[in-house]
Amino acid sequence: MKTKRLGKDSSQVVTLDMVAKESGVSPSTVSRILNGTATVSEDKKKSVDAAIAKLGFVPNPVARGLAGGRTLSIGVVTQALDSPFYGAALRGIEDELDPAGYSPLFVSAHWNQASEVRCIDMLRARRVDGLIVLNGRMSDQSLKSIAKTVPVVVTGRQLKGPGLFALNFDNFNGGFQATQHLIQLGHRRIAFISGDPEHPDANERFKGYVSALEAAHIPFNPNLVVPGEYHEISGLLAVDRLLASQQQFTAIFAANDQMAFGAALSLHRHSLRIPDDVSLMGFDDLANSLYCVPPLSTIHQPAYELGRLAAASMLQLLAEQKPTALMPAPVLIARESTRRLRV
Amino acid sequence: MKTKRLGKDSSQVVTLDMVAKESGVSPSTVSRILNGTATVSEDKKKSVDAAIAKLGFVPNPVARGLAGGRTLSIGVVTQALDSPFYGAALRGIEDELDPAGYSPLFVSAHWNQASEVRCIDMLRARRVDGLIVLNGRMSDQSLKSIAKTVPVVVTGRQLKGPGLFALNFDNFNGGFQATQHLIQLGHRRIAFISGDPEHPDANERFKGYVSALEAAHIPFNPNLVVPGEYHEISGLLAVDRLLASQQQFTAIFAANDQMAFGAALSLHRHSLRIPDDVSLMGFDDLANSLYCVPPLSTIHQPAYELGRLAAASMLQLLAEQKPTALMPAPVLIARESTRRLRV
DNA sequence: TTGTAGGCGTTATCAG
DNA sequence: CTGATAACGCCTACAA
Repeated sequence: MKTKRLGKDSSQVVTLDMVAKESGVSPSTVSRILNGTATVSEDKKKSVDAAIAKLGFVPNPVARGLAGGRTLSIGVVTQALDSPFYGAALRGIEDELDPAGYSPLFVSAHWNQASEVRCIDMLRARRVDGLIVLNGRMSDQSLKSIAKTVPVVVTGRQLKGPGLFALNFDNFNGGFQATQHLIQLGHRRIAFISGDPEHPDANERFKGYVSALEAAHIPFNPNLVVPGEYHEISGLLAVDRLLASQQQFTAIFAANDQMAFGAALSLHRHSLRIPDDVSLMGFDDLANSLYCVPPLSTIHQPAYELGRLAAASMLQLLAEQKPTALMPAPVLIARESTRRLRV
Repeated sequence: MKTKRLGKDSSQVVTLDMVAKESGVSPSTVSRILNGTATVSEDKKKSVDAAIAKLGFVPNPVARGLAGGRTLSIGVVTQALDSPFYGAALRGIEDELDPAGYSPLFVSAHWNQASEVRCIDMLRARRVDGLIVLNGRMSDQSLKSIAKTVPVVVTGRQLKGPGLFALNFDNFNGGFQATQHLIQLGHRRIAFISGDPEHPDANERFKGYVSALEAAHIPFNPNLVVPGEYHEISGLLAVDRLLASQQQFTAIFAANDQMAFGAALSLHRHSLRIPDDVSLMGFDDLANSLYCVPPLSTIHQPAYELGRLAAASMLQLLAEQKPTALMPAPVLIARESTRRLRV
């Protein structure tokens, strides 16, 4: 018996079988041509191509996924879709994946480990061919175990293993350079707004700060370190607190640009001018750091590049090649929020 | 013959069939329980639930998509993944879709009609259950035709039809309010940085500007209108040009916040203070407009809400209900970049 | 080189 | 209320 089961619409969905009929070959041959799985005689190939064009056939990825086990989709775990930093990375991933025929599946984990696990489960249930985890919270262990099933590219940590590749930015060096820049401008009382201690990169940046002070024989003053949480408001509050504490300082290094923005506003509210009264240094080089008033000096972190590299590495992993990508080194961007200390 | 075809890994993928065996019922019954397709006796349901829990079974969305025609995924066409404005909308979409079990599939069309068509084709090939198009460039006609096949929610235009729902923000009113605000502060020479004329909303904002001037009996001066393209740099360039033109003005209304940022930098470079020398008004209320120096007066456009409403409407469309969502009205946010004109 | 015949995991139809 | 059984559209091992 012939059970007719059309979709809700009677739109003409062209199937591989129809192409086969049209061109007078078997479905397998069509499939082989589509995937380059085997050599096919030139003339058959021609007629199949013609049929494909004529019918406007587009392979169904869903069916492909079921049959072949490849969905041509890559799961991307990000922490926040609308973060100014991750946004650029996502764009990089999309740009790199698209020409290869892969589609990214973005999900946000909201810096929450439990939610990250849920996201990954969901992505694996959807049978993604690979997983890119942007600055995840999971343990290295779980990541390694996941990599046994599906190729994984992670950022923000050092990690190696089969089917696993890590891309790490040198946050320590970035923190060092930022601090060194201020020191070279003559600053010695440099406040530091730390990032969320949950972020390993925040801690690295802090270490860079401490290390640069040491290298310049400037005693580390814990009272000049105020906690932040990577958001604008925390930067603002941090400076408020710093000012209230009566600690003397001539420069501030915020562990990321967003906090630097908040810091700038707090300084403004207290009638302190940047950079005349206080030099301000950020970290990340967000798109709009260029358009602050005054434009923010910062450490350039190549978010877009990071995305492209992560995706490219994933493609290599998928092709059973060893990824070789290397993160660009941190680059100091001296703009107008920092200046030589007036004596 | 038994063709053994495991995936690349031998990971224990639990299938619906296995659940059926484990609980001693037919696969159909398991399916029915999973989908609530039909009433199932209480005891069978119990044992199936137990089996599901025991085996840790998770239905395979790919197979579901093939068999049932529903992929539980919604295609979302955005113009730029990393736009500060769209980012919030995407988050809203994700937040709304997630509890319903749907996953968004984000693609960027880069404000390009051809690329938008490609994106939509790709999404339909992937058999998304619905399509959300954020400020698309396609013709109303094509959109309507697509809506015959798959439910569509669009933003940024007025449009109705079967399986089609539109969500539109009152840009005209926003432009009117912004201008009116400046007028009420005593400004009469108000420059306008227009947006990309390709964006219909940009034109609406401009009309609002003109209309507010008219309402206040202020003659419209075309020399005070400078073209922009919605990006920071174009705002900066626009003010440069304005200043060079020697036109007198005491306030600037930029058609979006990003251009206002650029404008602010240009003013700063020309040693003009905001709001003491020039009042500056934006449009959108981006997340970081609050952290400009000084904080930017602007028109609040509820991007996150927009995303939620679009997704909620899609869910309604999917449930064969008529969406009823209404966009919130524009709200003026007076911060510190605008002030009363000194006489 | 090509065709045939399952099979991927689920849902839907139909007959009990 | 339940269970066979046939799709869904494609891929692939096997046979020719």
